[in-house]
Amino acid sequence: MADIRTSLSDSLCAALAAAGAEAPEGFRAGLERPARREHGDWSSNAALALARGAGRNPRELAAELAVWLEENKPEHVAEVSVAGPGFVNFKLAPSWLHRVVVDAVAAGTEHCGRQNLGQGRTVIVEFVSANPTGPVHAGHGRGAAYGDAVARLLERCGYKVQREFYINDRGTQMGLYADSLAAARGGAPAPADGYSGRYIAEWAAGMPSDADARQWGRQRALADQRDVLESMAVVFDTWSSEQALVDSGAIDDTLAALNAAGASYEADGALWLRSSDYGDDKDRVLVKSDGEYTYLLPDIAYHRDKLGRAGPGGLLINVWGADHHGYVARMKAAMAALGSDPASLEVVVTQLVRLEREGEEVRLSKRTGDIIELREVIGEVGADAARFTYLLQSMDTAPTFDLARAAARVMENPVFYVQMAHARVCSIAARARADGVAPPSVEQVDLGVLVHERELEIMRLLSALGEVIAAAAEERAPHRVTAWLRDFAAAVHSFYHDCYVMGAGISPELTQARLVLIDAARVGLAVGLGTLGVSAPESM
RNA sequence: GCCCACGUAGCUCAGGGGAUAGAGCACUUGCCUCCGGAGCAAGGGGCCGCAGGUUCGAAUCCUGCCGUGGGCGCCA
Repeated sequence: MADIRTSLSDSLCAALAAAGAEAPEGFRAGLERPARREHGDWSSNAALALARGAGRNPRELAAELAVWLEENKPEHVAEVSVAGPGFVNFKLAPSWLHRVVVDAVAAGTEHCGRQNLGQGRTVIVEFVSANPTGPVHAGHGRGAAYGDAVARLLERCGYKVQREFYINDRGTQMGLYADSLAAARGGAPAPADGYSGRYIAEWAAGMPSDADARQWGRQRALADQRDVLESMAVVFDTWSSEQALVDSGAIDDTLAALNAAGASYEADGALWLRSSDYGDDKDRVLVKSDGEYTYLLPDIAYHRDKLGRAGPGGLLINVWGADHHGYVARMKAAMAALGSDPASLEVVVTQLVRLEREGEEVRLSKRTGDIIELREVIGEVGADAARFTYLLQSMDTAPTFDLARAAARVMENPVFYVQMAHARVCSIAARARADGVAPPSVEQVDLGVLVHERELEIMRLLSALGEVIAAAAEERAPHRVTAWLRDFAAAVHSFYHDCYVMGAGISPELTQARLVLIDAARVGLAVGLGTLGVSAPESM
């Protein structure tokens, strides 16, 4: 459908021109949905923003715009008014909302809410990337839910997305892990600074005596991680190995490229990156004085490789935990030194999640050994609830994940509340089929009978879904969808309570129209849940 | 000490230049004898951490301070 925003914005510009208050170059009339219903469906601050430059009184300018717009009404506009200090408010006709319903049903879950922001641009979203030295824990769960939701949102917005997992299968930690496994296998205590979690003994017991602890342990950990992640519907397209990069010679190529760019130098027997020339606090070591690579160098090679795979115009999005934030500047510096566009690498830093059970905080620290594995979280609350709960808040907050609350199958639990709304509309539709009520054809139904406030509210919220998805994708903020879903589900439950689709006192015409409405609601709920990777059950 | 994020209702959090600041939980009060399933509605409750600044307009942007979490290795 013709975007209502575009239509209103075009009309506003025309009105401004007619009022002799031509908008300056690059001006975009602010169009927003007012917080209060009495301010209409859409509102513009154009008069407020432009009055000063035009030497006009904002309220008078707004009045002039309103008069012109009343005489030259854009499609679906019922009324234009002036309010407050000089807002121009648009009240839309129900035809606009009916359009929303028809479009949602026609698009279905496959296409509803789709945007074309990406225009086929390639994005590689890298997330989780846990070390292959143990199971993924509850903290990784947030990164997993978030990274996958961002990927899903970008897909719905027209990007070509690859989900990627980077395997740090080289270096000190791997050595300690292998030694720990070998020690446990032989019944010896863990080496100093080694791994001593319960899983070490468990895994070591299954390790063949002739196995290479490093290789075997790597496979064991990866298989475990992959299983758990897949149990929450997170599936990666690419698993990139650090060791493979080293073996391929990509590290030496990268080193040569950095040298050629004059971005490295030798000091104290080590090789350094001039990262401070590119915005970092200080220079960083690439090759240690003992000849070993630091973690940084292979990671630079890895990002260089990823950029190549993303191709011209491609975008890299990394999801990192807050404990890696200090690492962002040096990686960007390295990419800048290699001459890449700074905008092609984006790092989202997610704050750490606090886990709570029965009001008792559970530490996620690996060192203390009392980590909560992601497997346990999923086992306790289920994959859907885990994902939804992880995505309840902005990644900038360090939220508390209450296991008991997430696991509860009650309406107070937001996941359950939203899924229940979906199951409810499905069950009404099923009931209609069982009663022999013919499924309505969208074209033939008169939606004009949908005038109940509950019905209007569902339609208004549904009309915002596309904007919500676009904003969530652009801001890498899936929690916007979560928030919308909670509002939308509330509207559906209210409708369910106040408006019967079938039964005594409901005319056949109203039944038909409401069946179409709940089908649109079903699509909206399924699409919202789908972008979060949460299932939309037809019954619960 | 330096860097990043956060500080909004009793609690968990949305909102991130616009009009009278929102939701859920908890609390109070109505409704829900029957339908499609685990409800719906109303109400109380806020110096939006503090102090300055920018702006026609600041919870929102800037500066400083206070508080919380995280980070500041030739670890990964």
